[in-house]
Amino acid sequence: MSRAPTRTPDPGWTDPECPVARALDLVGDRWSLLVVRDAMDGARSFTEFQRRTGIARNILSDRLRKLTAHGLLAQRAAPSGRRQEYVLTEAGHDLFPVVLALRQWGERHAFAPGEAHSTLVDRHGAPVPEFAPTGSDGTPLDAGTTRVRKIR
Amino acid sequence: MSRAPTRTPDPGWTDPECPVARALDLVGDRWSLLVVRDAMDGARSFTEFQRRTGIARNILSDRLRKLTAHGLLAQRAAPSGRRQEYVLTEAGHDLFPVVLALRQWGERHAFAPGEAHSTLVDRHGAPVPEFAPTGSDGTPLDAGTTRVRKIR
DNA sequence: GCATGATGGTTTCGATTCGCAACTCACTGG
DNA sequence: CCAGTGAGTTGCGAATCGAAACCATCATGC
Repeated sequence: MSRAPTRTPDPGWTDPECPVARALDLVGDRWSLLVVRDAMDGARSFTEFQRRTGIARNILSDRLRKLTAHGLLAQRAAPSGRRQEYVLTEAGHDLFPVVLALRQWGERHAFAPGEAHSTLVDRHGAPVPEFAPTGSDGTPLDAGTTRVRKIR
Repeated sequence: MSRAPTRTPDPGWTDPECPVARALDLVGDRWSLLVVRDAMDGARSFTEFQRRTGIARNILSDRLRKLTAHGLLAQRAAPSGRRQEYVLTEAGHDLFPVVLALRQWGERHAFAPGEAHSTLVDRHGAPVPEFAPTGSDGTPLDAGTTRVRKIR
């Protein structure tokens, strides 16, 4: 069975022409991005996801099923054993910028000054630098310097 | 009063030491980020948010209250008139990278090839370039080249 | 000065979703 | 053969959501 790309996965998007809204229809709940976060950090099995997130088992079951159905996770046989495991697809892996942006926003705005939190480091242990959008000329972009162009 | 430096929005975070989880506790639902998106695109009034998102009025009322309580939106008197309006605070404004990352992910993975969608352009009308994280040495970063360092 | 219509919500209430706990099923090590 | 673990499913009460109705405050038309 060929994996058809995306053939209207749901009967109706919240806002069909906005990519932000479509993305949120797929991962815009309390748990999906935490599952993706843990998958990026090495979680593979149902129990491991459950242990890391603390999510209720029936909800985890539902989220794993939905993320799989939407093509963010794939189920495959574990290499060293007969059990199944969940791995990120390319689309799931590609959520890295979203998770990183959320992480850095959280570090800046959801912790009291000096309050301890986990951080993201590169393979040498150095902190990941600030992740900020820039225009083609290198100037920083924000909501004031951009606008949404609606479809024609 | 007793407004301590810590906001303490809820009795307990989902995962207190993870900035991703704290960020999702604040904006990780289907609607909050769409409200922020529209605020970034110029929405100011209750009715305007309602018209753009299509959210139920009671839920919008709740989200505006929570976003305000968490310091992402502020209410102030409209300049031309005596009605109130909602504007992004610095923390809300600072969600721009999150919304942009979601937008670009949505464009790549939630639309069929060739399917029309709105896009983000700069003040000259040029499309915003790809927003991808890089390490301090300029190499691209992803989940494979980074890891979470837990707090000591 | 009173009907009419926005604006900015709140209330009501049925439907949906959540989350805890208990249960099942498959397999596995002793 | 039995205990234990992984991977879910089921049942059920509690919390949340959403559509529609309702309410209060202004502003305008007349």
